[in-house]
Amino acid sequence: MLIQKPKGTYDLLPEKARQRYFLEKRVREIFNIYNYSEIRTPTFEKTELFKRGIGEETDIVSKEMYTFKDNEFTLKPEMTAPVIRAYIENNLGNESPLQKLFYICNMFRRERPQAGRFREFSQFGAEAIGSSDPYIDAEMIILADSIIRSFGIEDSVIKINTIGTAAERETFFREFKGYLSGFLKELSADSQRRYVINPLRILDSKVQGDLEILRDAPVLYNFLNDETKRNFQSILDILTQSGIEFETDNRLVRGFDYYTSTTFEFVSEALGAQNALLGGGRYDMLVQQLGGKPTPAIGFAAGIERLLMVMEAKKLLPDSDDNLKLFIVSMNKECKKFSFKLADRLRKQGVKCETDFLGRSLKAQMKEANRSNSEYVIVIGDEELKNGTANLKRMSDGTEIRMNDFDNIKNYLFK
RNA sequence: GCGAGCAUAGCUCAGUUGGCAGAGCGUCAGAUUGUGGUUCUGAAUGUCACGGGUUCGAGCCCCGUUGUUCGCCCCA
Repeated sequence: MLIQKPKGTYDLLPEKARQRYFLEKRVREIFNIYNYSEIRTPTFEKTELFKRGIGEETDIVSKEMYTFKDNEFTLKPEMTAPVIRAYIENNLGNESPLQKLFYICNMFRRERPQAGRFREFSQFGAEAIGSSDPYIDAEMIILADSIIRSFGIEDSVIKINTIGTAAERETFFREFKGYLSGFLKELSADSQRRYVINPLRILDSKVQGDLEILRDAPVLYNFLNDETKRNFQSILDILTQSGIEFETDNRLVRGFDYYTSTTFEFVSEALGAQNALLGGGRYDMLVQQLGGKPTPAIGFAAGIERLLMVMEAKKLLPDSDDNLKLFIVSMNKECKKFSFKLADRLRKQGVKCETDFLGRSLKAQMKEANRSNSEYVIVIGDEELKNGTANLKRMSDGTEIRMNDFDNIKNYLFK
C-alpha cells in the first residue's frame, strides 16, 4: 500500500512553493513598514493553554484539536493564545507598554477538509498588545487592508462589529434568551443547540425561519454602554478618514470566546462557502485570563491558502522571473569536465547556471536549456577547448556573441 | 461529527447494451550525425484506488474500505 499524505494536508510543489514565498516576502515587508516584529512560538503547546485561551465550549477546542495521547500537549490550532502566552512568559509588557507582533506559520485543526479548508493550514497575523486606543483598532484594519490590497485584491469586503464586554453581553443575553424562549420550537436545530451553548452565534444563522424570528429580537448594540459605543464610533470615524470602505454588520460574531468589543472580517466572493479571508478583533480579557496583568489587545489572522486561492482565481500570482542565466552544453565527457568547472566558477560569482547531468545529446541539452528558460547557452566542444573561444547564444532571438576569454564570461553575460 | 459527488497514463479527461485499455498535453528518441522553440515521424508509460461479490466475461453492475471534491457545522 502506497503511503499517502495525511488527510487535509498538501505538498507544495516548486511552483506553489515559489508563490507562497512571494506572498510571505511581501507580507513581511508590509508588517515591517507598520513596525510589527516577528514572533515564532512552538508548534505544540500545553493543551490547557487553548482550553483557557480559546474557550472549552468552542468548536475548535471541543472537537477539532490534535491533542497527543497523553493529553498534555496539542498542535496549535491558532496563534493568539500562544503569542499571549509568550508575551506573559517573557515579560514583554515590561520591555515596552505596547508590543506590535506578527507571525507567519502553519497550524492544525481536525476538521473535514473542503474548499479553502485544510487540517494543516497557514496564517499570517498580527497582535498589538497593550493599547485600547481606537487608533490601534483602526491601524490593525488598515494594515490588514493594505496587505490584501498589495496583492491586487480589490473586491474584498470589510465587515465590522462590536460585541461589547462580557458584562454587556450578559444583560443582552438575558433579554435575548427571554425573547427567543417564545420561539424555541420554531428555531432551527442548530440555533436551538446554540441557545444553550453560545446564544451569540444564533445571530450568525442563515436559516430563513431564524432570520424572521431574529428580525424583532433585541439588538446587542442597544445593550452596550456609552463608552463602548463611543469607542466603536471613533474607530469607524478614523477608518472613514483613512479612506477605508467598510460595512458595519451587527450580526458579525466570531467563534472564539476571547473576543471583546471590536470584531472584523474580510470576505471575498472568489472563495467558496468558506468566504472569510481574514478575521480578527479585540480581546481585552485574554492576557489576564492567561495569568498576566490586565492588558488590552487586538489582532487578526489571515488564511494564506485562501488568499492564494483568490489570487489564483484572479490571476494575480506572478510567474517566476528567476531563470537561468546560462546553460553550458558539453559535447563529450572531456568537455564536461571543463563545463562542470566553468559552472562552479560562475556560480561562485553569483551567476545562476546549469550543465548536463544525463550525458544527453547536443540537441537534448539545447532543448533542456530552452525549457528552463535559460537566457544564454554556450556549447563546449573540442574546438572551444583548443581555441579558448566560444559563441554565447542568446536564446530569445538566436543571436550569438563571440567570446574569447573563459575567465571573464561573466562580463559577456551581463553586457 | 453529518450529507452528496468523484476515483482510468506524469497532467486533463473519453471509454457505447458488460466483450482486446484510449485521446490530447507532457516526457523520451529521430527527421543525413556541432545548436533550442514551430512542424513531422516514432516510442515508453496503467494492479482502470483497494478488497470482496454477480457473470462465460467487469474499467462499466452490487457491497465494503480508503482517498478525494463540494456542502453542513465551524473557521482563516
